[in-house]
Amino acid sequence: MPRIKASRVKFWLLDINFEMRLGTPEIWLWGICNGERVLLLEREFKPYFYLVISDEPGSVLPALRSESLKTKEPVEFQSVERNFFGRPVKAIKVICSNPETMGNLAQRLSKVKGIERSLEEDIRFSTRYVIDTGVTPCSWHVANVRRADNPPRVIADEVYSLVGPPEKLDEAGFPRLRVMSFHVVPLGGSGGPQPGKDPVAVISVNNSRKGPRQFYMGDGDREVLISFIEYVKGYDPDIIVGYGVNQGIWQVLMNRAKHHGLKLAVDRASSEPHTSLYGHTSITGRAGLDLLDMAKEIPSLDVERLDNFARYLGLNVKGELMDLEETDISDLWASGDKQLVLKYAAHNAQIIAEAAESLLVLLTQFSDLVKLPLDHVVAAAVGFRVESYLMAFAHRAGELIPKRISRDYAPYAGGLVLNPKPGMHKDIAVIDFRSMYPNLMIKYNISPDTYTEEPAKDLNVAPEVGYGFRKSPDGFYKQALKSLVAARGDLATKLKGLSPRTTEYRLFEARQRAIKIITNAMYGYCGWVGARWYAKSVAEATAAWGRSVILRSIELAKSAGLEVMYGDTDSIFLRNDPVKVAKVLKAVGEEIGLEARPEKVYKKLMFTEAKKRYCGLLSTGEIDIVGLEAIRGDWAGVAKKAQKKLIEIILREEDVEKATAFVRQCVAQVLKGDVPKRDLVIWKTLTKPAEEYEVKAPHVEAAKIMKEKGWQPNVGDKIGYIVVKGDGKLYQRVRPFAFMEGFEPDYRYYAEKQVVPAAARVLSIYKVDESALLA
DNA sequence: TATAGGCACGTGGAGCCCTGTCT
DNA sequence: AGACAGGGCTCCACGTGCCT
Repeated sequence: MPRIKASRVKFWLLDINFEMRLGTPEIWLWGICNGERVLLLEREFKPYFYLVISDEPGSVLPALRSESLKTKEPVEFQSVERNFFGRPVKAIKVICSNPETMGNLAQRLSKVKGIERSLEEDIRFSTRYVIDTGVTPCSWHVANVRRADNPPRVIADEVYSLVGPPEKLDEAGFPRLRVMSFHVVPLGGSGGPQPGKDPVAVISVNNSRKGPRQFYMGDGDREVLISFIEYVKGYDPDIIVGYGVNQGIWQVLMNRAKHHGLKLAVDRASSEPHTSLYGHTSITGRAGLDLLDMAKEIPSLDVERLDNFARYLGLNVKGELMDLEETDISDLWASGDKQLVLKYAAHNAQIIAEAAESLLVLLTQFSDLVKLPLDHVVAAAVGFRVESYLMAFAHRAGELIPKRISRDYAPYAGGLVLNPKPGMHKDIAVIDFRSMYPNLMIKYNISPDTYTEEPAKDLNVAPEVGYGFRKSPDGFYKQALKSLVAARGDLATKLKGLSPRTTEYRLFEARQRAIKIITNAMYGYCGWVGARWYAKSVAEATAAWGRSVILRSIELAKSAGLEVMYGDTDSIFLRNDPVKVAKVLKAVGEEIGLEARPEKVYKKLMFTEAKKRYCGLLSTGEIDIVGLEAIRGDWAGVAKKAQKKLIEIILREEDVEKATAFVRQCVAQVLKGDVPKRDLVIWKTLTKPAEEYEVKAPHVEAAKIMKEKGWQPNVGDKIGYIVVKGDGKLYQRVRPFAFMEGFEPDYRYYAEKQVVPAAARVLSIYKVDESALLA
């Protein structure tokens, strides 16, 4: 018998996974402890699920026991009391031994007479562990451990066995992490990357300590892969970060490795990267991140190219390198300009490393808040982050977690939008309700578990729709929202006492941002048919209360003597009479009980006939453009730039003639063809596979051409195309912008269908129409 | 492995009417 | 005179990206 020596360690949790090992499900906690990389093993934790019973436990247990005997698995039953959607229920907690067969067991046992339903068998085992123990990714813990007896073969400085669950510490910050970025240049011959068919020309890596390295092809790519694998082993990064790597690059590397009889052993458990939740590639023991997932969340990015993303983050981007198109890279390599390709790849890897650096604080705070491992929190969409938060919250509140089920889409009425008063206005104030929906949900206790169809006293009854919600006790959503709001309030207090330059300030600031995002997503989450806690009545009632709030605010503004020029969901636009506006704000606060704030003031504001489209000159001197073509990603640069400049002239100089002349000059220039090619590119997202479209559309046809050329446009990719001269419908006259050889842009189209309509949208309020601009 | 609904607007395509031409 | 092809027009569905 080995001597058992217990000790106490403090560690920061990087990754968590589960393995069946030696016949037992084992939770693996990958931690960082005094600069060492450690693995902590938990073998005592057992998977379980619930059976909600309609009878007394005694009457169902014998049948459950005899049914469970048919399986070889040892099963333990515990009678427990829980809540389900706020209603107290009796349940049997079924503790089993194998997470992989638990689903089948749950299905069998749920058929036993007296069982209403099974619950929580669909919670992943590692998630179960996080929920039950409070152990939290990207957070510090202390644990009692001893050296593991039969440690698995892994890359770690130490492997421990846990003695009891770790205890989470209330401590901010994170250890010094080893971050490695990489960029891969796969060769595609004449076409694009057929995953793994063609060799990998270059792999560039970068890290904060060792600096850049490059591995590139000589005769073949075998050495490239071997060097890459060796490099990863040598540096042993905690985080491996790429850009767009979940969309095929990992697959390319795997296929190339297989081709050469190699194992792409880049994780800490000498296995290979594998596809995991949320369509991301998981690397055991490390956090494998794809920053494209983050870029896709940023609405102001028209096209989620790395260079755009990097510029958004304020990084120093070398334009001459980043302007290279992916489609040209393999040609460049083939044609001999290898130095340029190497520089390009190196710069990409460097930019990715810098981007990771600047995002890491926010990402760790998100991970800590919603209790998803770092790699999952990056890959998961907003709805799943909210849900993860709620699942952990539910456990603490004794609420059973509903199953994920598929439901039919069920639309409901949302926010109220007023017709704007078209024309130019001076001195307009916008007041809006901060976080209106979450605050309404708190105020009226709107929650799936407080909703009742029975007539009762003490109900909040929603306007228009008439749904009733119990005033007490606090509903599940209200509890969750209040706890988020309170946490954010605490952080605000802490932030006041800190200098913005400190590490702590950056951490707390990121954390409050994460909390704000989750708080504001809660309403959308509850109306999402895929949500575990979906409740249409909740979403519908919240929106209805929102409409009544805005309508009442308009009345209050009118009775204060202020005309309402426009309004959208939670905002109203008024003449900026400070005394009267203050009066409105006060009345709104007192009568409605929600905080409204003056959001911004326009010196000049121009509405078109349309809702959600206007532009103005702010009191700060900035131009604000809302909804118009100039800020839309699916209009050509020529049109966007012309409209932007035109708006500047109108707002700053109020010179309609000058503006008109400017547009005419733009039109003439376009017709002459005196415009850079990139300003002719129109970008549109491919939202489904090209074959599934019901109508012929330009960007879909462009995607098909790319496919013919060997490139694989993915669903979600932005397709850039140029309209070219020729006959027929528009969709017959488009080319992907990278494949323009032999085609000439249709400048007439750009003048008539892009620049002129965009300009006329603004100028039409001055009675300048399209024909006047084309003349 | 989709947070919500409201809205504008370009494009394609179906359907209708009109008109000119052929039988 | 009637049949019919084809052009022009209207209207609507589809599709996308924006706003809050």
